[in-house]
Amino acid sequence: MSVTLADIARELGLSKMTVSRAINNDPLVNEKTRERVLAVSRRVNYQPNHFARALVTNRSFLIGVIVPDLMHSYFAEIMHGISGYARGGSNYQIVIGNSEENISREIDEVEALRWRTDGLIIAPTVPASKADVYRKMLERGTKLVFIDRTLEGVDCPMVTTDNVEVGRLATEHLINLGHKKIGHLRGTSTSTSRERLEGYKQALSKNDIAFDKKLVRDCGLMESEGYRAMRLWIEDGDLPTATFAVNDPAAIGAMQAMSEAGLKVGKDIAVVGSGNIHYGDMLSVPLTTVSWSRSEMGQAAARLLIQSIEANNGDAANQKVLLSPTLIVRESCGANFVNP
Amino acid sequence: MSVTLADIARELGLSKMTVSRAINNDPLVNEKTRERVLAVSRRVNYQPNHFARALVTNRSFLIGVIVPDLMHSYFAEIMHGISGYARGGSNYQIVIGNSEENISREIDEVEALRWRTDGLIIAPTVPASKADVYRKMLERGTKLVFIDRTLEGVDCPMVTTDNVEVGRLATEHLINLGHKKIGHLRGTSTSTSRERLEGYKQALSKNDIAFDKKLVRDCGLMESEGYRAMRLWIEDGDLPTATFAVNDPAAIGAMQAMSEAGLKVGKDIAVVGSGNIHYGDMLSVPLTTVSWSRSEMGQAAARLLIQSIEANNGDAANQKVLLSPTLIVRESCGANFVNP
DNA sequence: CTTGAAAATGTTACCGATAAAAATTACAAT
DNA sequence: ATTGTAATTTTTATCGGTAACATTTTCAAG
Repeated sequence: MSVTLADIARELGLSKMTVSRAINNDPLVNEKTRERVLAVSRRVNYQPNHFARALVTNRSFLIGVIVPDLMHSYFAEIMHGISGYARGGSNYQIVIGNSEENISREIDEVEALRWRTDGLIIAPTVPASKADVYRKMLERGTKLVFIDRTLEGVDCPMVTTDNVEVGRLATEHLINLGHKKIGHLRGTSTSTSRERLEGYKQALSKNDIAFDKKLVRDCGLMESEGYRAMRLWIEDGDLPTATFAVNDPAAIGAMQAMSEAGLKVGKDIAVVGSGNIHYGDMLSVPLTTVSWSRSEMGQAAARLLIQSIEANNGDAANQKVLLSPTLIVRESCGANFVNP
Repeated sequence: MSVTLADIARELGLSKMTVSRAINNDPLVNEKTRERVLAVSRRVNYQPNHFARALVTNRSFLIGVIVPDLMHSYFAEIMHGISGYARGGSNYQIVIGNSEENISREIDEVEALRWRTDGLIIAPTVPASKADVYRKMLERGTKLVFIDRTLEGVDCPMVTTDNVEVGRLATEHLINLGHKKIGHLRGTSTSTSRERLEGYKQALSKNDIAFDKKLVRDCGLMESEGYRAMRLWIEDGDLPTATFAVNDPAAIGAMQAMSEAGLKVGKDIAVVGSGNIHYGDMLSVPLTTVSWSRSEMGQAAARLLIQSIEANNGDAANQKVLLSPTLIVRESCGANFVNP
């Protein structure tokens, strides 16, 4: 079929081993020999067999990435950061898994990918009750990096943003605009959702606004859920004057429901999201949001994972990278100016 | 490290081979034996070593997908279709490659992935002059499926839409709205770009409008390029009353340039794109576009590739799947109604 | 010339599975 | 009991690399 080390060895009257060394830049081979080997290797377009190599070295140069929603530009941008870093220098390829915000799907994907990759980058959808799945994997030596979200009880490298701060920034901005009755569309059980809610509460209390649990409504992380949640709220009545949605898709879904009901976004109800979704600035009402660097997030995650894979010394410290979020004011919050 | 066939064999006093057969549902093993093997296998959580298996069978159950732009929702939706099909039934995982509309990047990715996958799904960015790269691969047995775009001179399974029709639908719609001076923002050398231009020309000629090459301006397939192209056009003056942009990102970039220059999209200049980008309906001026099913595209591509991989009879016919496009009228074209 | 250490190359074994061929067992028919 | 065939299992070889150890070559120093 295709050319193997043995073919090259035969042609040059060398042993497979010497050829292998020459190709892997092992200093133990004579410079002249290496050149002869490389010359032939190029001529016949030798391609090492990754499977054979992986079998003996137990290294595949594949990284698994498991995200909940490929269609959300947020994760696409993270993927882009990861694959950019993984390609540069170290030569890893990316295998993707899609959990679709579904717990058992996530675990299936993880189980499928951990055996054929050198390590996984995961944005965990699972609740803390499933933490031991990951804890056991770490004990058995699987390399993991969490991204976007954390998981209580699992100690591994991770890259996140300060989500309490995200909630605070969004809510305080609304407070500063004069709102008193501020709602929140709550996400799922992910750490991001919980922390953003926490930030929302902190901002209220810091500004002497009583927390009213009727103003926090269950939503989810997807656009369709934001739509449904706001539609329900409109039917129920007793609307707030402003809303902080757990993320941009939820915010956009909510805005859609408002428009359909004849409510003016930014005027009747102010809306702030988070994540800085692609095209958020070009929507019919440009979306005010909280932003942090997705590409940096992806790059950092790839860096931490590759570090951890290539660490020959036991395991390095479980580094945590925390990115700081900033507010991006557009029009959905009712502030009538556009960001430069 | 982890459990192997040999471990199970030893425990049961069987040979590796029998255990292997039991696990692979080979009818050659005794039913009772199989059950004993499976019981142990489950108890010790046996996971076959994919590398070893791939080495001997030459099958990895990995599919490579190479797209030009992961951040474009169009390709994200295609990916979703592919991975949905690949997971269901047959159990393939997806390795992604990103060409970024860059010719040598694409070839690098293809070279890197072909050896570690069972086949590739590619949206080719390369021009016809590079066709022999793919032709040679096919000759050597690499399984390929083209998606979204074709490549002249390469005969392999493919899934595309009728892009001449796309250009015709968009342009005729503008003609029907009364426009005579219709511009086109031309893409790159991809088949999609060429065919859409061809459709544009056909629509003009069918309606007795002379083709004016000054109305076709070089653009590209990315948002930034649409922006730049339209900005330049505005500077140069002699604007058309309507424009068909090669795809939605280009259209959106162009609309941005128009807004910045104080031109009203849909009023001063009508705009039609193609591809039906996510959130195209929620933009400040909802985008009129031509649409076809991305998920079907992805699913069909995965189906064709897996068929071709698993075909034991030589190679089946090189099936071509053609999806038909439909016009989606929103507001950027100046027609003052929104699609149901 | 030896000698000995360093440099270069070679040998053997193995990673964990499967293919192909060989061997054993089971069992019905004579 | 004997035979023959089908059913089941084992043996051996192999996929294409690399690790670990063994051997040969080179060449300066005595």
